[in-house]
Amino acid sequence: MDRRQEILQGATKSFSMFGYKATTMEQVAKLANVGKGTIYNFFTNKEELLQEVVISMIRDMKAEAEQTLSPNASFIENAHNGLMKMLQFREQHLLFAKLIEEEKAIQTPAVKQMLVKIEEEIVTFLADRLRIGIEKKEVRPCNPNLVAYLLLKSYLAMIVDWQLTHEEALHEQEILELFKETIFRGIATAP
Amino acid sequence: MDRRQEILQGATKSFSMFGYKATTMEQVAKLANVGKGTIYNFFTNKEELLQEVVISMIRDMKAEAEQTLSPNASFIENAHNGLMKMLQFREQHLLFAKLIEEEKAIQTPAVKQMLVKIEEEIVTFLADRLRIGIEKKEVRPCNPNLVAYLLLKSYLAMIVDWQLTHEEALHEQEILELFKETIFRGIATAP
DNA sequence: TTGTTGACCGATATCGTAATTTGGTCATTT
DNA sequence: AAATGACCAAATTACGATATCGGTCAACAA
Repeated sequence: MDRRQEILQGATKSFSMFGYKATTMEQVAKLANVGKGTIYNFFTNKEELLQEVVISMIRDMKAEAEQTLSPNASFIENAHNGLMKMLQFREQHLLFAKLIEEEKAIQTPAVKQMLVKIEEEIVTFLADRLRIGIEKKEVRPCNPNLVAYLLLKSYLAMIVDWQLTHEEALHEQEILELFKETIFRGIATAP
Repeated sequence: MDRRQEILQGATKSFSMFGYKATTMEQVAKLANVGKGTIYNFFTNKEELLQEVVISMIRDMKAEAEQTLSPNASFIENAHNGLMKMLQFREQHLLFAKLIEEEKAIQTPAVKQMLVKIEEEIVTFLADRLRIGIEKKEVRPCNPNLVAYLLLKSYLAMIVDWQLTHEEALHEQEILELFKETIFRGIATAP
């Protein structure tokens, strides 16, 4: 069995459940069924371990998103499906959500750095898709980076922030509908 | 002279300068030139005193926003101007800024509650404007509360969050353009 | 009688310190 | 050559003594 992979899985689990600060290296070692020292054969320290976990999560997310995108489908359809996919795998974002929560409560530099990295990666991904859409004349000309940023922040607002001030979370359908009726319609070329 | 008003003014000054937690009732009493006991003849406790101060601030904010609204201007222009005014209030109004700062550093329940209330007020204000727009057929039928929430969060993202990860702030023109090209076009009825 | 006040009280916050935990190392084991 | 857990310094927490603060109320003033 791949020890490095075991450690990454254990770390992901612990970071998702307890956050960065409350995760101890011993905890990770236990979850990965290895000795604590073994972790340091693969990762230089706790901070780098978080980095690797985050990089791995980003890779998964991108693969997942990429899978739902079809070159034939229209931009709106792809946007719809991509968003839907992201919404359906909300629990997978547990790590992301936990890091955001931790960043709000206590400012951990390592965590803040990771959140910035995740944000950059997602914005870049979205901006690339937007550029393709613009080339295909499916999306109106616009500043792809700005719009990508707007999309990400809006998405997070509805998924994360909403729950903080409202009793129950929004349903997938509601969020999807909202985006279709606002941003998606706004940036799509008229049919 | 109106003792209640004196107390409110002293409280506003102290909350603005030191925040909620670091404000002592004795401090307020001194600033208002009354004995500490007198405060409790008008306000049941410190928390309610903050509430009253915030309510008074919200009234000012609404008045200011209302002032920028023109019956002649389009919905989009009014929405943008009104929202901008409210958000600029954050920096202009010392109390507002201080509460946000305090909430970020230490989670004081009373402060969090007040910030939620302010958010609610803004969303309600926007939702009302949206309903009027829908009646006037300037805005497509939609869920006004959801769209209002989306608008507020989006504006906050571009004005506040953007600066945290980017060198320089966005210009007001850029923000206006972005929203015109996205959400506003999405919710506006076709011309 | 009505409104004001500051000394007073219990609860909470602050601070210094002892005790514990944790990230990271490394001699020993496998 | 890789894995491990006892070990250490550094950081965190637990805790108790001390100080501060929100809120009360008997005394006082108008």
